[in-house]
Amino acid sequence: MLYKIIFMGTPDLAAECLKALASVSRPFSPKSSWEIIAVLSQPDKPKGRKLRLQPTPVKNIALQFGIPCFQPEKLRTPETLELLQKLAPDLIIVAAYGKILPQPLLDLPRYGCLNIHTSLLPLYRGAAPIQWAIIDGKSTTGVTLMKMNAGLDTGDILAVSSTPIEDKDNAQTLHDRLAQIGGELLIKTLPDYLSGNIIPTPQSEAKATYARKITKEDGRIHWTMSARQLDSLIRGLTPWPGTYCLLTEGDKKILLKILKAEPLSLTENQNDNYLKNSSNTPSAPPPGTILRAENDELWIACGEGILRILELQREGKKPLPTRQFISGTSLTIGTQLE
RNA sequence: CGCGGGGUGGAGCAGUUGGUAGCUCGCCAGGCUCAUAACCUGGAGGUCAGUGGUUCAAGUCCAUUCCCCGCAA
Repeated sequence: MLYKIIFMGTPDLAAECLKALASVSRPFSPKSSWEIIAVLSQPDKPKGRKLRLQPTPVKNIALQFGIPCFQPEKLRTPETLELLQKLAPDLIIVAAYGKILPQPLLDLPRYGCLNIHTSLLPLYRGAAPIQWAIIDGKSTTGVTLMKMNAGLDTGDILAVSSTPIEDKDNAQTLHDRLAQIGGELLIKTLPDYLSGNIIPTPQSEAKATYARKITKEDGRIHWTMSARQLDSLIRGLTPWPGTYCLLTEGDKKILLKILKAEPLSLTENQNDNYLKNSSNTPSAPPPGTILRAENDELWIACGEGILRILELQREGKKPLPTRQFISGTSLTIGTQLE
C-alpha cells in the first residue's frame, strides 16, 4: 500500500517536519510506504528592509526534495478544492500552515487531516503556543499530533511528546527543539495511525487554554512586573518580536531593546538593602530605575526584585553585551527607564 | 527608489561654527598589595569605510559607492 500524502505548512517549524517526513523513504512495513505527492504553502511575501519577495521555508524544502509546491491565495475556492481532489491524497498533514482548512478539505482524504501543534493540548491552542508557554513560566511543554476537526486545535489527540522548558530556553531554542521532536513524533506515529492501531483521544475542553497571536506591543516592558516575569517575557519573545523599553536622552526618547537578562539572585535581605542604599529617596526607587551601571552589571528595579541586563541594543545600533554598551554610553544611576 | 540612525586605534563611543584626533574599556610594561577581576604610573596601536570634489587647511562641507542597524513588513 502506498499512502499519498499532502503536506501543508509555512514557517521553519513546518519545514523541519516536512524534512523529517520526506527523508523517510523506506517502507514502514513490508508492504507499506508513503509518498509526499504535493506541498501547500502560503504565497511568498515581501521580507526584509528592501521588501523583497522571499520563498517560505516549506517551499524551500519542497524544492530541495523535488516535491511539487502550490501556493494558493485562498483555500475556499472551487479551483483549489478541485486541485486537491485531483491529487487525491489519502492523508493531509498540516503544520503551521496559517489558514483555516474548510470542511470539504477536512473531509477529502480517507485518513483525514492531521495537525502538528507545538504544545501539550488542550493547553495553548492557537497561534503562539511556544511563546506563551515560556512567558507564563511553564516548566514543561511539548508537541501534540492530532486529528483535525473544524475547531481551532480542538481535534482528538493521537500522540504527544513532551520536553522540559529550561531556564535558559527562549522561543528560538525551544522552537528548534520542538521542531525536531515534532518531526520524530510524526514519523514514529504515522505507521501506527495508518494501520489503525491508534485510537484518538478527545481533548478535555475544561482544561483548554488559548495562546493568542503575539504582537510587537507585547514586547513593551512594564517595569512594574516582577523581575522573574520580565525574564520569562524576554525569553518568550526572543528572537521575535523582542522586548523593548524607552530611555530618555536629552529631549529624545530612544528605543532600547532588552535582548537578554536574568533576575538578580540575591537573598531578599540583600535585595532590600541595595534598593534602600542605592537611592537618594527615603523609600525604595520606583520600577524602571537604574540601580547600578558598571562593568558587566546593569541593574534595573522592577515591581518586584531586580533585573540584571546582560545584552541590549539601542535603535540603529548593534546588539551589545552590557559591558560594551556601558563603555560607550553614560548611564546614570537613578535614571528612569519606561 | 517605503521612513530613519550609523561606519573614528582591538571593543564601544565623543569630536562643537572646517585648524595638532579624544573618552570608557581592553592590550603591553612597571608599581602598590598577602592577593586580586581593585588601585597608581607609563606605553604601543588610527592613511577617521572607499572614491572624487571644494579649500591655504576636511573626521568635519558637497557628490557618489560599499557595508551594518532601528522602524515598517
